[in-house]
Order: sequence, then C-alpha cells, then structure tokens
Amino acid sequence: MSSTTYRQAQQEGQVVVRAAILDTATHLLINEGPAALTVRRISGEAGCSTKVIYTLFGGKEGLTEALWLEGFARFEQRLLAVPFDPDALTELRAGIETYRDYALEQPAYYRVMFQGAVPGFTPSRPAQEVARRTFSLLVAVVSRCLEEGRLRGATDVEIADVLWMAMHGAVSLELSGYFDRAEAERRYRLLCSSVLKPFLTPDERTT
Amino acid sequence: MSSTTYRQAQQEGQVVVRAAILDTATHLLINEGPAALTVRRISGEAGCSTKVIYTLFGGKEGLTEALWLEGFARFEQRLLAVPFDPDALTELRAGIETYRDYALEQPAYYRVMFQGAVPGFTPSRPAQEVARRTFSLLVAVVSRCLEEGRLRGATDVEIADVLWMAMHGAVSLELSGYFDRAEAERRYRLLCSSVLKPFLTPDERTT
DNA sequence: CAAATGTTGGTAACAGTGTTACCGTACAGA
DNA sequence: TCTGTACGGTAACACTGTTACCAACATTTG
Repeated sequence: MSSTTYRQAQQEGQVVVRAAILDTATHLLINEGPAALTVRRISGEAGCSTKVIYTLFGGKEGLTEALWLEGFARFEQRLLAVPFDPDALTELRAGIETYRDYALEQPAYYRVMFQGAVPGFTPSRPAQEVARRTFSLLVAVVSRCLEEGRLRGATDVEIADVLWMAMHGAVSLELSGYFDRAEAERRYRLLCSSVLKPFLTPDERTT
Repeated sequence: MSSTTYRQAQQEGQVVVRAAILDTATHLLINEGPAALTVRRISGEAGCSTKVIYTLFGGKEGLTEALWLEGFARFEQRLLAVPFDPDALTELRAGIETYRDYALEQPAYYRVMFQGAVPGFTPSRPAQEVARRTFSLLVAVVSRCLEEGRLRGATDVEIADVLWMAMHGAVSLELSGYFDRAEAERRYRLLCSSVLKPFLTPDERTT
C-alpha cells in the first residue's frame, strides 16, 4: 500500500463518520428539537467521543452550520420539485405554497435556519451565500413573471424580497404559536395574494 | 407594630427588590444582548444571591416572562404615543412606522418577544393574553379605517393579522442581518404599502 | 531497520449554565 | 420565652461547550 492509500482511506472514513454524525444530529433535531443538539448527546448517539465532533466540524458552531446547510439543501430540493408551469405566475403561486409546506414539514430546521434556534450560532459568509443561492430560485420565477408580463411595477428582486418577508413573517408567527394551523393557512393565502395583487395586471386582479 | 406591618414592609421591600432585579436584567439585555441574561450574572449585578431570583420570580423562566411583559409594556407605550389623527388611515400608517422603529430601537427586546431569543422560554397563557392586548391596538385602528371607509374587503382582524405578519417578517429578517438598514427600510415601505393597497378604495390606490 | 514526526481520538478536567438541598437568621404567634 | 415559618446565602448537583493530556497509529526521516 502506498502512502496515499492510508490517508485516502482515513479521509473517506472521516467522510462517512461525518455523514453519520450529521445524520444523527438531523434525527435529533427533527425528533426532539433544537434543544437536543448537544455535543455529548450527538456524539453519544453516534457512538463516538465528543472529540470527533471537534476534529470533523471544529465544534458545535461548525456542526450547526453543517445542519444549517443541510436544511437549505432540503429546502432547495423541495423548491426544485415544484413542477414547471408555462405560466410563471402559476408556478410562483405553487412556490409560495411550497414555502409554507416546507416550514410546516420541517419546523425544527426552519427554526434553526431563520429563527436562530441554536443560541450562539451565526452562519459564516460562505454559508450565507448558499442561502442566497436558494433564495435566487424565487427571484428567477419572479423574473419570469415580469418577462411574461404577468407582474409589473417593481424589479424582480424587490418583489421577491417583499414576498419572502411576507412568507417568513406568516410562517414565523405560525410556528411561534400565535395562529393555529387552519387560521394560519387562511391568513397566509390572504397575505400572499394581497402582496402580489398590486403587481398584477389590472384584468388579473380578480383572483 | 402590628403583625401586618412587618409583612407589608417585607412585601413592599420585595416589590422594590423585584423592580431592581428587573431593571438590572433590562440593562443587561439592552447593553449586552439576550446571552448575558444568566441567573448568576443578573443576581451578581443586582448585588444579591441567586436564590432571590427563585423566590421572587420562580426561576429564569419567570424572570424571562417578566422581561417579556416589560417589552410589551414598552411596546404598548410606544404605540400609544402615536398621535391621534382624524384620518384613521394616516394614523395606521404612522403605527406601521412605529412598529419597525420600536424593533430597531429595542432589538434585544424584540428578539426576546418574537424570536425566542431566550432558549427554553415560552410565555404562559396569561402572558400571551397581554401580548394580544397590545396587538389589539392595531386591530382598533384598522377597525376605525373600516368604519371611516378608508379600508374595505376584509374584517379588521384579518387585515390586522396580515399586516402584523408582514411587519414582523420584514423586521425579523432585517434584525437577522439579511438586509442592511437602508434597503430594509425601502422593502418595509414597499411591503406594507403593497399589503394595504388591495384594501384601499380605488381612488386611494395612487399612493 | 529504527527513530522522530504528526495526526487521531478517548479520558478527564475546566469554566460556565439553571437549579436546589442545607442551614442559620429573622420575625410572628403562643 | 419558646415554637414555627419564611427568607436568603453557601455549596453542591447535573448539565453545557471546550480543551489539555496521553496513548496509538502511520508516515517520514536518519
């Protein structure tokens, strides 16, 4: 065996262990919430020492960032699964529904990603870039709506930003328990359609 | 001295101590953020033992709830300071500005009140009622707008809810660092005016 | 081939957190 | 004066994230 073989095997092993730890952390996050994300708990469930988390992730901060990125990856998958529609506005409306669906399906992830559920954590600059990339999916659909003349009156980024703010605000208050599910759904629809309405063409405003 | 005198003096003393501790906690929250809110730190700064916090507040949970209520009291004061305007819609717009102003002036309080910045804390039912009461100020102004015919198309609670969702979403993302102050202000105005627009009378929509 | 080097990971400790058992102290009532 | 009760300070407990120490290992060097 040459010298590289061992290093390679070791690194591959580390990749596997890293994935296993991340999987354990994901399980804990989903099943027991952000409070269960302690270094001892995760390492214990994964069957290793706490030290491994520090060598592989650099501490709880790094592990949380990995979870954060995992959350955005799942979110992106969810948004990419929205079927293409020749009418960009229909696709945008579907994306809006998907935003809330994801938050309700993965509330723990959403809390970690957007509500700072892990106390000391703030994502690094490159991690924030990844978040921006996920968000750009929304901008792209809005951009298509503008090109197709289904929306007008502001730039794609402006409309996407206010939509994001509205969706996040509604979902955030719902997750915080200020609205029950049925009421939150009605309010979410009313809010999002209201936000969109001023940017629709006049004959479209009946919706 | 009758027996009640001592008890009364003791209770009054406790009220004073309680206020002093709450004041210390407020100072720590505003100056150093939610992370500085530890029982030892607060009791140390206040010059007493940790035990006092447990007898007067019942633990960190109770102290956090007291801070939470304090935040809503300040918020309510801020909203009540919005000058009366014969045009309810003008007053509503002023209230909308005040919402963001408060969040930017007291970001630590806002994080505790609406973003769960103190890890284990969830407000009790009576505390949530107080929050609702503060929120009813917004409903009342919207109600006036409906009565005066400045808004239409939905109930007062519906419009107030979606407005709250929008304001909270924008402020929340701004406080989380996704937008710088100038951009956040533009987006906030665009979002809130967009949300209101579908409920305005047709001749008012030019704004 | 043997010794030095560097990395990994387990153990145990450190400082910090919220919380509470223990105990002395002060008062009210008998 | 004696008993009972509530308060509050000290010290401990079970946690948290983090790291110094050390043994084990493969690689590199003499």
